[in-house]
Amino acid sequence: MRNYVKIFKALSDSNRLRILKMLEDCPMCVCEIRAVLNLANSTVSKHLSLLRDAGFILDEKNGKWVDYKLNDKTDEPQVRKLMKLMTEWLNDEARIKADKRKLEIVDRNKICNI
Amino acid sequence: MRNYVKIFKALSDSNRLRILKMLEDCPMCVCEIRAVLNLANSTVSKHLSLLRDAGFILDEKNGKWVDYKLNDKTDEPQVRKLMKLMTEWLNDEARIKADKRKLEIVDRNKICNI
DNA sequence: TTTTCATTTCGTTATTTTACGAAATATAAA
DNA sequence: TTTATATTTCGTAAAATAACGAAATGAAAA
Repeated sequence: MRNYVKIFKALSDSNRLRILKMLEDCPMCVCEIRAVLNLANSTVSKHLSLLRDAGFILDEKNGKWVDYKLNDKTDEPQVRKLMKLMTEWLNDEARIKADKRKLEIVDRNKICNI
Repeated sequence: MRNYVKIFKALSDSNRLRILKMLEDCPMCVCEIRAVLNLANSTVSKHLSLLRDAGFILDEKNGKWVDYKLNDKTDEPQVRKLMKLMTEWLNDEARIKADKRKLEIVDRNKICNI
């Protein structure tokens, strides 16, 4: 039961939904997400750890950066089902489309040194 | 986007999940739910209005009582998909099974006058 | 090694959520 | 109509959540 609540809580915040939808396109580091969402690094980091604890994403060290990506191969059936639904949902939302456009321009080498 | 957040928020509380799982078995009034969950009537009422505003349940006046029931025929695809998943989920949880057993004993004519 | 910089953790504040009891509302029963 | 009772609304208190900046951490570059 607690796990279900954790999973649904992870999805019940608009910034976390925006993060998940962006990660459908490509892995991202904290500062790239920060640049799109206009939040503090520490806030983004907190959102990411919530999504990771719920099972939706994985992190992977890549040199200076930590890349976050969707946990596509999770063996938690609830998370897998919900992730599949999420790929079909929110695609027509103006906010989500704008995020994905902005994401294409963001270059971690230019925006990270803040 | 706001609607998605509302829908997931509705599902991200253990008492509301317990209510939804009980309503899979039969419609219930506030005081029956109150008797199973051991919450104040006003608290149950608030949970129910959240679930209703998110689209998961409907209310129907029946004499003295207001019966709440699942909104099975909703035309909101997200709600319908999630409700379908919920019928498959949580069925083995001890808490949920205990609620359903307790629910069978509860008689609104005996417990409501509080 | 020292410096740089991406990320996380910590402490704090503001907001939201959950819970309660009391009062208000509405309907059935007397 | 009056009384009884099921439900909702209101006001409030406690707990959880989301946000920030500053400090700590850790790995790459100099």
